[in-house]
Amino acid sequence: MGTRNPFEPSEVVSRRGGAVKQPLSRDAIVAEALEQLTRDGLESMSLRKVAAALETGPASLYVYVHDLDELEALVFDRALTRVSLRGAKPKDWRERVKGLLTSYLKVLAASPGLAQLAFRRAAVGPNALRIVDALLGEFAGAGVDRRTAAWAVDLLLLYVTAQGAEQGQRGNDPENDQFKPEGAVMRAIRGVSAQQYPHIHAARAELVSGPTQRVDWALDSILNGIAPASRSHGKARSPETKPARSQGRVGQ
Amino acid sequence: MGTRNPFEPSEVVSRRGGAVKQPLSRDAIVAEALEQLTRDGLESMSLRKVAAALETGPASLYVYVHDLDELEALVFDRALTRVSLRGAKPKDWRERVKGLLTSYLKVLAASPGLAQLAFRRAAVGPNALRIVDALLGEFAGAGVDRRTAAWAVDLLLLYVTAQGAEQGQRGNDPENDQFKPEGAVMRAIRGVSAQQYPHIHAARAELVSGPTQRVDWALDSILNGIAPASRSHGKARSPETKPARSQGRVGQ
DNA sequence: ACCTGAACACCGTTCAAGT
DNA sequence: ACCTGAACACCGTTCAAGT
Repeated sequence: MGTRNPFEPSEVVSRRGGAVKQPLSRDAIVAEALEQLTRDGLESMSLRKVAAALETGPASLYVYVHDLDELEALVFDRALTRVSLRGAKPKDWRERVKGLLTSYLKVLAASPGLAQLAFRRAAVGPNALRIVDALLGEFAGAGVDRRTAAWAVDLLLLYVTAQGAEQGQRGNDPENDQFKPEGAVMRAIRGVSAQQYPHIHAARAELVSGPTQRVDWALDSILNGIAPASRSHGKARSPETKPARSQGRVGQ
Repeated sequence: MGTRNPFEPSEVVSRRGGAVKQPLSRDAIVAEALEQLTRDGLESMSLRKVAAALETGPASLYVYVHDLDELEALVFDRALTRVSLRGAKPKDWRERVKGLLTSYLKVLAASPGLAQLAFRRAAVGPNALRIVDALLGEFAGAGVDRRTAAWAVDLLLLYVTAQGAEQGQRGNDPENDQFKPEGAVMRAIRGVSAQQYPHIHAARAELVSGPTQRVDWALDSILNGIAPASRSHGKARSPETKPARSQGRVGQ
């Protein structure tokens, strides 16, 4: 076996003309798997259930998909189709970056466990690449040097994906309405003793407050740390004195 | 397996050398599970193997551990024991924060799949809380306001955990500073077409370079964006809710 | 040559029977 | 009352038999 690109479109689509039922295909398999993931969570997605839903035996899927790993990668990338790369385009490039990342986060949070796939086997499909490319383009357009841009995109995507993994934990079950995603964390933090963890105790309210604002704040902070101040054309900001750089290493 | 001779001494030499069999306990179970995780990865850790290693049936573990979920949470927190909370203490609080986070990252990267446990069920054990408390303490000592500190700790931990999840994948050698040549990510990025993904193509070298420097840069950037280094020693400015430059909402 | 039912080697969890 | 072997309901993957 040489190196195989799982994202290469497969030519195998239909067998036999008449379609009484959906013909088995890679696309149908991935679509069904994503639907199961979105509906019931990562743990409820399985090759066997996909096969059953498509009315075949589990062995049949291996013609179209090499592995569960490969299926997961394909599912992840297919979900990224929902990320809007070209939505409203604000003037400020920072806002465009934030808009893209926010859309990405929304997609991750919508399907419980989806973000975890990003941390399993390397899932770098065409849609992920499109997102990375778009982000790099924004930084390049803003005049950020290549290495800073590359590392910034890495940082931003890792943070948002992690946030998505935390937000996309199970909790979509109508039966389990009481066990909200943040439930356990919140309870643990609220119940912390002032003696053992004085700083957590003091900040317990802030630690569990507004996830949405928090992400917004985080993205602003990161962007601010990476490319401080700005000569974003259009709005001239009052010039701060040369923004404090961290010590040397940052480069260029 | 065969029948057990009741007259045979129940002490058994462990596979790893001279140790005597420990009586079944929650601690022994968690220790064995963590050992399996560290040795063979997340997927190779199982309740049944833990039971086998401890020479019981799988049902016996349920006396000490409610669930696989609970075991995973316990394993994660036990691993955090290895994070050095009191090591060398640099003068600069930023360096102390970075030191702590770097130690955390090293622990995550050492056990493949360990970081993924952080994104499963909420794992907020005593050791995790100790780390959070220490970080909050550093920010408090630096004069950063409580909410900023709380959100900053959240941001930093999520980023580092995500990085740990990526580094703790199979095929990534923590000793090696470069991603392995045969790594899927690297192959995907290296092989990207200039027409489809121009910015990735242009930055392909930077995208796969030096993970260690990258983390260092990321932590500096985040800290810089959160609490810009003060020119005059002693006073750290804390940002407002939103850094000044963000204007307006992102359309969708 | 293609497809797939059945088999294989695992899982986590439960339960009734044995001590 | 405690413990646990065996059973149950699932997995992913392989393979030989059937078409």
